[in-house]
Amino acid sequence: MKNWNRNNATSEFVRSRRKESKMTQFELSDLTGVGLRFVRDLEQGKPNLMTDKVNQVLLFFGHQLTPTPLSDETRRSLGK
Amino acid sequence: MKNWNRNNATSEFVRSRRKESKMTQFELSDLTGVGLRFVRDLEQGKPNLMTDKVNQVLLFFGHQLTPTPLSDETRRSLGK
DNA sequence: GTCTTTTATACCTTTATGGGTATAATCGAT
DNA sequence: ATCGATTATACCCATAAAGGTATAAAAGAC
Repeated sequence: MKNWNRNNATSEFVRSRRKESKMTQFELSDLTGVGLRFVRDLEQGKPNLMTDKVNQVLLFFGHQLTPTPLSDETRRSLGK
Repeated sequence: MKNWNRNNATSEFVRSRRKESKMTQFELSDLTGVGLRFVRDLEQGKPNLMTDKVNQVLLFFGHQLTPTPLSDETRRSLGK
């Protein structure tokens, strides 16, 4: 059904930060201005997301998307 | 006309890496499998891009998009 | 300077994201 | 165990991204 990957850097980051802040998905969507559906998709690891929407959420936690070297972990999971 | 920002982390990263590799935009699009138009938009700093397409290009350079703390530089340009 | 290559901008079409809503499923507190 | 809140999945629609093509501008070689 859904072959999304919840265990990617961005999904895990948002989920953990949100929980640390004791917020619900709804509250996060409300505070960041993105749709609730987007927060869900983001945390569930939907592959195709718009960078500015992701950044809209990350900004709330003082972060943003930037290019970083592949971790050995990631490289392994990609078979590179 | 275009109020895009060429001077963002991702655009600059791709542009510099591509030039270091002495590749044309066409070659990069060809090797990464994304459209030539996308490489252009990416390097020109189009605000809304799909994360998987960006990653498709970054992967070629051994990188990927991940959440990183806002730099003072970025924070200043955002007025945060 | 000219000519060629590369890059930038503009228009059009197809496709899929984001958003909304509704419904299940899961988790928590009691 | 029940009941409420939170999270997950499924549907539809409007909008915009990605791609293609064509043209203009810029950069390089000569």
